[in-house]
Amino acid sequence: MPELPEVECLRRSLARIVGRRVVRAELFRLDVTSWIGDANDGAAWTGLPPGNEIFALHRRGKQLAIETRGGGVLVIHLGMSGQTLLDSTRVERTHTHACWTLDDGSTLSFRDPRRFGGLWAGRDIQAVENVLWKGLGADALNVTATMIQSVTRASKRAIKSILLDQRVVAGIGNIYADEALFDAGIRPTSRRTLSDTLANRLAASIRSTLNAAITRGGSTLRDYVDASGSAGSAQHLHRVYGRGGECCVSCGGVLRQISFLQRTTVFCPRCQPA
DNA sequence: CTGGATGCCTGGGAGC
DNA sequence: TGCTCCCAGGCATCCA
Repeated sequence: MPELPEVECLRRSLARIVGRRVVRAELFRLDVTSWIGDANDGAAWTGLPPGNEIFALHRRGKQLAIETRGGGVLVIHLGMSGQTLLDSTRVERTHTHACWTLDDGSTLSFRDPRRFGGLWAGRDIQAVENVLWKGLGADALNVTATMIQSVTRASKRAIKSILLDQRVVAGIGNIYADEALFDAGIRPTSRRTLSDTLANRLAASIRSTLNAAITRGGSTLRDYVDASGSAGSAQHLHRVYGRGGECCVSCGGVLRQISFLQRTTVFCPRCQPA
């Protein structure tokens, strides 16, 4: 569920760890951890090597990278239910898979009940970009009409399938795909090549939908909270997601909910013509 | 090249 | 109240 806006809000809420030195790394579940490329030098997996100073927070699509000075980058993917918490006051220790203590006494922890997410350790940010993020498309905040239009021209894939493909554009999941397509007036199942007008409209819809969600702190449907444990309120902006059978905010017609691409898809039959 | 089906995983909600 | 069932979906993988 955490998509680009939620991960971006998480990134921003972690700003105060920049400049902090890692004191201790504790791992409770090794099976959520991986190495990037040849990063495994035989030492134990720590994600953030103790002794290193955190100096940058990067995001690409739905993935967050915490870079330390002198090498050692931790990449976090929240999957469906992941949380990255700073100084969590909640006693909730269940499903916490890793924890790092910083030199100001604060703790950074990663929880993920469903374990669809994970942690990756890389040598440096170049390794992350060249290996882990190599296949990812442009970040969805920077999507252009051309990027989408060229794919619709080259294939007959449904537009929603294209938007969900992280290799084309990184950061869009089921919620914002439906929201952006509604905003652009395009049916999710459409397989037509997008005209210049529609491609421009869709690119603008994606950017504005994501930015609006970021402004509201992301969408919290159940699990998402930022590093301080605060929920977002962007779910109140949703116009189609989770509203199947309800009235279209634009035309008043009934929103249709279908199963498409093994996902729940909601659209307005009138505002998003086939 | 496609999409469909499946599995991973847990918590929450519905239904009985 | 408590049980079972189903569903949510990001992503990898195999299959048609």
